[in-house]
Amino acid sequence: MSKVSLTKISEILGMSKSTVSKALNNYADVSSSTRKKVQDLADKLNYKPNVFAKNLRSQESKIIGLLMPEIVHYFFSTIISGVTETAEKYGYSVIVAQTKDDYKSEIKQLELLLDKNVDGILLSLADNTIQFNHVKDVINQGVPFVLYDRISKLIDCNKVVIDDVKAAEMATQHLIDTGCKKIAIIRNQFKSQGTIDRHKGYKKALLENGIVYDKSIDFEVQDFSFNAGKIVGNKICERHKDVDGIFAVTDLMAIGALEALKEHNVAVPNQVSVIGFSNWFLSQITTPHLSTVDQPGFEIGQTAFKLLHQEIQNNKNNIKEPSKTVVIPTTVISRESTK
Amino acid sequence: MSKVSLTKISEILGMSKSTVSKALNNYADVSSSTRKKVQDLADKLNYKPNVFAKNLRSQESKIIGLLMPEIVHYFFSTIISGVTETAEKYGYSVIVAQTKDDYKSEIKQLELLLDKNVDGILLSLADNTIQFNHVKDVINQGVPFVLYDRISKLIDCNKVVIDDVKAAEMATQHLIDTGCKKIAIIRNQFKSQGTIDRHKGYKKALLENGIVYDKSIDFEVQDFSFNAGKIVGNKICERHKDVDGIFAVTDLMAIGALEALKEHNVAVPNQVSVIGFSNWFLSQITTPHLSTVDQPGFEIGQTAFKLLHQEIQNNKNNIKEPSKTVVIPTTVISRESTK
DNA sequence: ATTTCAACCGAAAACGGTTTCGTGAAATTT
DNA sequence: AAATTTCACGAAACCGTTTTCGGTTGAAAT
Repeated sequence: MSKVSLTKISEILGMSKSTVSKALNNYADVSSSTRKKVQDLADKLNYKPNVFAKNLRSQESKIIGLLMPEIVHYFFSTIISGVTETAEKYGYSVIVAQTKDDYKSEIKQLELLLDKNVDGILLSLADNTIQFNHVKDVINQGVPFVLYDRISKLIDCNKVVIDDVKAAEMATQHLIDTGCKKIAIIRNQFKSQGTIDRHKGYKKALLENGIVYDKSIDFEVQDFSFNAGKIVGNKICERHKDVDGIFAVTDLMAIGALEALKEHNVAVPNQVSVIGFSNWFLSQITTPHLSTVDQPGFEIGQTAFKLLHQEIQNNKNNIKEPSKTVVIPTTVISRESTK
Repeated sequence: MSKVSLTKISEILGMSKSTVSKALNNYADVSSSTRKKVQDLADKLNYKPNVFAKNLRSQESKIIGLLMPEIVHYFFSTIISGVTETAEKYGYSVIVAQTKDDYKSEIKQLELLLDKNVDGILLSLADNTIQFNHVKDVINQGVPFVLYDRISKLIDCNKVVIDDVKAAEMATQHLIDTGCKKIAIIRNQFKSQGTIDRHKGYKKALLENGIVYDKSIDFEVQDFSFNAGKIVGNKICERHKDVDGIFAVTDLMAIGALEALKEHNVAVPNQVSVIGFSNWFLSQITTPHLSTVDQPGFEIGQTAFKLLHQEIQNNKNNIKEPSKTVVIPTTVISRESTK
């Protein structure tokens, strides 16, 4: 059961391990006859090169780290899927970890990934991360690094994002196009760039259509939860009967609002239209099915890995490229909650 | 920017690298004065031992592989969360990969994990895996290995499961307790052990309550999808009006059925009660909220890692323990879809 | 018969640690 | 004072590869 090593093969065949190594790695300076002998024996003994030794020699692990705020989350799990599938094609494996949306944990998880000597790191920032020395340190160490989705403009590195402003604008425009005149927004506090930009897009669409922004129906909640959306939904039913459209910056809050509307017997979309954001799986199976903005996690993950891989290659070849930001397009998905 | 190595420190301090290594690893045979000198310099230079070298020496990576049918899946993402969080406490990282429920892919992914020399593997079998030589090979190679959730009795190794028979029995019993007399089941084909056992539990509960099993309302579908559940729901509404309870072996199918009932204006739970299985996140936010059986993914992942870790320790100490199967308890969660 | 030049192979260093074992000096025991 | 033990350290092997740099052949060219 003991592993067969290069040295063992060389001893059996009575040649040096250099030759054996070269034979297996298709070097030119080994005769075809010895090459065959080596390869035959290697096959017979089911030889697998020891990856620890290779790693030590090459100083690379062919493993990358993928760090995210929350694993149990539809969008982020699609990210995992996109990253792992793409990484596999390039011969990389992916270590996954979560920060639980906590700044301190983010620091710790980055540290752990560095300790494993990963070849690169993909990060989506925790919600309460407002200082970035920990990630700047990583970047300055020369570790290939890409931010995705929850990024910061204060960090200079490659990034993959969606255009939140435009996406939110399209969502709001969709409500307007379907006849809404009084559109409420349900959003988080202005901490993450995503929320800020989606709010911007909302206001932009209103402005472009000559609808005045009404602060009293701009609802700020403490978290992205179902309940938060439901509470706002209730408020709208009770105190803002003129509202005929709701844009929630996450599907979950939209569904919470949907629930509140249902409980108040408000018809969707006839009396009030609702649109969410992200196209979570569950938006397909609510009643009514939720209109939303598709936020393509798989593609974001895929692109993030490709960017990281490019950076890894550049690093090897001592090429310095300026940072770039790739914007993944989003589309409005019109379902039953808007007409 | 060049990494500081043990050798470099030893050169600076004018001592051998053995001494430096021992000083840092708290060996007894090094004086406290030199220990301090070494540690101070190591701190100052921000020395981090090269993990590749350590791996090579120790022949372990402190990384495990976590393989599952599908990453974008509520239950399995909770597994990832449970495994990574627990692994971290023990100093391990987790490589995540998916088989897409495909036998061939399962073989390939196992191979990839072995190529990375992971210290152990957690696997949940693909749906169409009916031959197990590929996993037996892994086990015979001495790689610590634990099956979770989708297991097979034909493989001798540590396992973490729920008691599907009992859980399904409890779900069915819950329907009976709430007044159902004619209970349909929506299930997959008899391929996975999970489906087989849940069906057993269903029949067991019927038997124990003196309800005759009716084959005409035992609905076999091709996949676990929302649509499959909806199609069956439609059939029930159209051709089996006497049915007053539905047990679906997954939440998704239950929600599909719910949708069909709604479209036929059948009141839930007054006319028909519905219970699902797994307690996916979305079961909390359907209308009506879905009763279901909690399948605690986090705990399953946590336990699976602990079992694997035990096996890794045993391996190191040349201890052989007989395989054991840990059963994680499940509970019925009663919500609005049953009364 | 000597030089030239491929073609082929091997010695050895390198990657960066850990660990065994030996050794000299100092401290302790007879 | 001699024998023994303890203490502190270093040399070197080891983990299993890759890769550079010569060196040895034999054949072809001079």
